[in-house]
Amino acid sequence: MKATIYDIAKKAGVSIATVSRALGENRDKVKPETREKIYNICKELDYSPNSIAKYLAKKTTGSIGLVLPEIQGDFYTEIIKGVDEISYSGGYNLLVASSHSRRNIVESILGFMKESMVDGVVLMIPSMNKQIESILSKYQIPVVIISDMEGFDEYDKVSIDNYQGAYSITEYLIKTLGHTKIATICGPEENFDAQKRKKGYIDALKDAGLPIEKRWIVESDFTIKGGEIACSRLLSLKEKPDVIFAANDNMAAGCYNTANLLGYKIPEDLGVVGFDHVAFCDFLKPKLTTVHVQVSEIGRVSTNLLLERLSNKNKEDRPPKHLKISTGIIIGNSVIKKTTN
Amino acid sequence: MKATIYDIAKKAGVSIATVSRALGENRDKVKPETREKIYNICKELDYSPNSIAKYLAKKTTGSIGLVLPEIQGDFYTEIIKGVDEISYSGGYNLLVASSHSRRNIVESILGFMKESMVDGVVLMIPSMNKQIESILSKYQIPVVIISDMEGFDEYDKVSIDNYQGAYSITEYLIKTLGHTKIATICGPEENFDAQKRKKGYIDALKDAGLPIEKRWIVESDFTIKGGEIACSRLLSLKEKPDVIFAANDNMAAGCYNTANLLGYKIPEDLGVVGFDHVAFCDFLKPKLTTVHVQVSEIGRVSTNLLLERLSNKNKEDRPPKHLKISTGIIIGNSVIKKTTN
DNA sequence: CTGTTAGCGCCTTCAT
DNA sequence: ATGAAGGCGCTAACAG
Repeated sequence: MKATIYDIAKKAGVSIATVSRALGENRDKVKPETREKIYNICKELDYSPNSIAKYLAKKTTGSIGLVLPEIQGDFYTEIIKGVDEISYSGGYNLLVASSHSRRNIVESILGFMKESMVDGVVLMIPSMNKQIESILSKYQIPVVIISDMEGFDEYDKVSIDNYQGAYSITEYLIKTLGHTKIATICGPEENFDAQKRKKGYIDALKDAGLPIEKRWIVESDFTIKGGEIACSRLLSLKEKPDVIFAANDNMAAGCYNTANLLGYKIPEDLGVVGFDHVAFCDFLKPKLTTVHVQVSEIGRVSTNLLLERLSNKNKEDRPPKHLKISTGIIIGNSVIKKTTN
Repeated sequence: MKATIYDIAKKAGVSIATVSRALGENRDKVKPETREKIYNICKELDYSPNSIAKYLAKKTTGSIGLVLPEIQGDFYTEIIKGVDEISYSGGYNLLVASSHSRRNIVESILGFMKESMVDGVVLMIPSMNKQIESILSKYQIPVVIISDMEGFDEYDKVSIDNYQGAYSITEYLIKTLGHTKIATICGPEENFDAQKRKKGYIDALKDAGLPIEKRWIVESDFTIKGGEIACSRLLSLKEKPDVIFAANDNMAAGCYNTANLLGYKIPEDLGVVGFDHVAFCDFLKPKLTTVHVQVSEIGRVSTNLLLERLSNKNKEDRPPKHLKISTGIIIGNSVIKKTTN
């Protein structure tokens, strides 16, 4: 059986209150000698306080929850990693729950909230969900949202700067490479990242004085297959684009496949750029030009915000922060400079 | 303030014991009417039991811990996913701790164990660590080990069948494709997976009556860079191999890079096969022939074993199980049939 | 079928 | 500087 505070107290000839003090915040209110004695006995008995009991008494759990829409691909690994690192340094344990066939995002949140499992949660919301808002307002624990959505402004929010990333790479195609015939394959309409990326694309064209061709904006689903289909759609247009901006790398890879299949050479016959800079980009031939995202930074930043809130719990709250993680462009060989024909 | 069991009891005009019963294992020992009444009040007050308190009273936490050596790449995502799915279906929360710059594997384990945070742990051990054994034996909670190591036989162990995978793909190179000059790039010596893969390679050669060339066995570190260096080493030999079996896909990708750089064409001048079947394999040109591993299955299987143990806690223990997840070969275009010269 | 009561292990006033 | 005692919210005998 594991040693409890009583064992230590008895062996040290003091009361449990003293042991508790010697080990907690107010070490200094215990006479150095008895403190020392207690430490030694703790070591001897390999004692450490039972967190469950501690947290029951203190009304905090010492854990934070991370709610993910899914766990797939290294994007989520990076998020988890970032959150894990920071929560650890803050002395918190990390509980992870993701949606899958048997659990949706709402259940994940409720699981943490209702049962008081965590002191705060980092919540990733990829697309609209009405229930979430009412749930969050009902339970009063700190929440940081990872999402590029509008609304929820009373919460801390963190996301990559989808808009800026899309705008930049489109602008790069136009200004640096001289392209004018640029199509895009968007992500799912309800997905916030997809929305922002589309907007960045459109605004970059507008700002450059280029027309927005509806036929050159096709919606897809962020998968490779989806990219393949969308690409063949674009290539079958009478007026074909010279470059395709795929809203993520998966779909860009899909474009590679389709181009390959139909006999278009990248970058000569068709340029392709992506978004995310996932691991396989460097293995595509030719190397994909894409938008680089520091994913683990999202995890780190959001967790820092959460810990900030948690440590401030009683004091007056600071106003919510809304942060964007900036992006960069990775130049590959998947687009060439537009030749004046 | 959140409702407690007392609020429900008061409002229902019963004792807290009855409420507790109505909500717990022995629902049936409560009169249906009062049970119904209690349910309604719970809903009305949006009550759910505080897990922390519950677990203090029951001496179990309702959580399991997952200890990872690192979180990087989609290998770990798949593990987490598998564990998450199963632990959820078993009604357990999932705590994740991975090693990183500020925390090693031992600290991760101790974090869970000492503070009684979890009822059991899934522990991934990629390489030898002496401390682990003594720690595990000290704390008596169920542990399932994910590792292809020898020893620790008193614990449930799960791993992919590294040996079989390596043996099979080597045998495939020999018997199906007719190769005889096969080199290998191993992973780190202390890594268990690497050890088994090397052994599989060696035994397949032996069983086919082929000699083991020391020069054709080079150790590396499972990284792309490492694969590049090892490959150039092999290609600089006077007696060059025809095919390289890289012990993971990263290193296989490194071989692609080096081959490319030095002017060798894959598969004509050099064959390459890998291990793991990570996402980018399908994007390599030519497509990589590699060993497929069902990673999420590892997570699922090991968690199932853990839950099995947890549900049996008081009854007599079953003997430990040691399971291997079988592998398969993904045929790409990175090796050709040996032409009889 | 239901209520009473004693913990679970720790923290935290309130006294001393 | 230390001890005694009352919770935290819930479960689990033990009575009735």
